[in-house]
Amino acid sequence: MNYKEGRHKFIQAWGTLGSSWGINKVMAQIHALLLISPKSLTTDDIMEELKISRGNANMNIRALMDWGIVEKELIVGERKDHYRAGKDIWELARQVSRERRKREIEPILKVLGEVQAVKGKSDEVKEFKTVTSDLKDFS
Amino acid sequence: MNYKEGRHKFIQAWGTLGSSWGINKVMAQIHALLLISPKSLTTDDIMEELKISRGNANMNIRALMDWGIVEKELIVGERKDHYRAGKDIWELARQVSRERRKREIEPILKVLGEVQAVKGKSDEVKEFKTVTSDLKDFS
DNA sequence: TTTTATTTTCAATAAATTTTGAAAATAAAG
DNA sequence: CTTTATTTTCAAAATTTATTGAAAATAAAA
Repeated sequence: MNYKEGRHKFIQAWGTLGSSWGINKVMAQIHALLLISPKSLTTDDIMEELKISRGNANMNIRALMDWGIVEKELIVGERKDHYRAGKDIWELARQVSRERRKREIEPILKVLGEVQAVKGKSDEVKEFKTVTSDLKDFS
Repeated sequence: MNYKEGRHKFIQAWGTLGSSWGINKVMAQIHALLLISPKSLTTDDIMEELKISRGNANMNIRALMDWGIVEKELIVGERKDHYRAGKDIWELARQVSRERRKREIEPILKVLGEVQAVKGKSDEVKEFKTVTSDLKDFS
C-alpha cells in the first residue's frame, strides 16, 4: 500500500469512528490529518487535503482547539496560522475524557442529584430513586 | 419535586446524553423509561409516555434488544409484548462497552492493522506508521 | 378458516446537523 | 493611512438522520 492510500484510509476511518461517538466527521478527520503530519499545517493545507470549504475548516479547527487537542503554532516569517496535534495518545485520551466529563457527564450528574428530591414512597418512586442513585454512584 | 417531573427530567437528560455519544435520542429515552420502571412496559406504554409513533417505538426497542440491553418478557394471558431493561448498572456498562467495541473499535483496529503495510521511509511515512501503531496499541 | 390484535416495514416527510461561500472583521505590510 | 492577506462569521443550501403513519406481515383467538 502506498502512503497516499494509507493516509486516506486512516482519515476516513477516523472520521467514521468520530461520527459514531458524536463527534463531527470533519472535526475527527482534521484531527487525524494533524496527528499523522510531521509538520504543522495551515487552514489551506487542510482544506485542500480534505476538500472542504474555508468556513468548515476554520470552525472545526476552532472546535479542536476548544477541546484542547490542537494548538496554534507560530512560524516565524509566515503569515498564515499553523496548527498541530499532540502525538501522545494517552495524553489525548486524558484530554478527551476530561472534556467529555465536563461537557456531558457533569450535567447529567447534576440532574441525577436533583431528582433525588422526588417525594413519595410508591414502588415507582422507590425504583426511580434506586436507579438514579445507582447511576450517580456509577458515574 | 413530584415523581412525574423527576421522571421527565431524567428521561430528557438521558436522551440528551445519548445524543452526544452517538446514540439516538429516543433510543436512550426508551432505555431510561424502562430502567426506572418497576414493571415491564408495552409498546403502547412507551408510545404514550414519550409521545412517539408506533414505528419509532418499535424500531428503537428493536435496536435496544440488538444491543442486548433490553429484553422481551412474556406475560401470561397478555397479547402484547412486554419489555424490560436490566437494573444492574455495571452489567449495563459492560454490555454497552462490549457492543461498541464490536461495532466501532474492531473496524478501526482492522484499518490500523492494514495501513501498517504502507511502503516508504520518508518522515511522513515514519510519522504515519508511528502514530497509527500507537493508536493500535492504545486501543 | 376467518376475524381481530399486534408487530414490522419502509417510502415519504420532517427535523437536525453540517457545509458552503461570500461578506465582514481583523491583522500585517507597504 | 492604505492596501493586501488572512481569519471569522453566519444565513442559506445541502446533506444526513430521525420520525411518521399506513400498509403488509405475523400471530393469536374465535
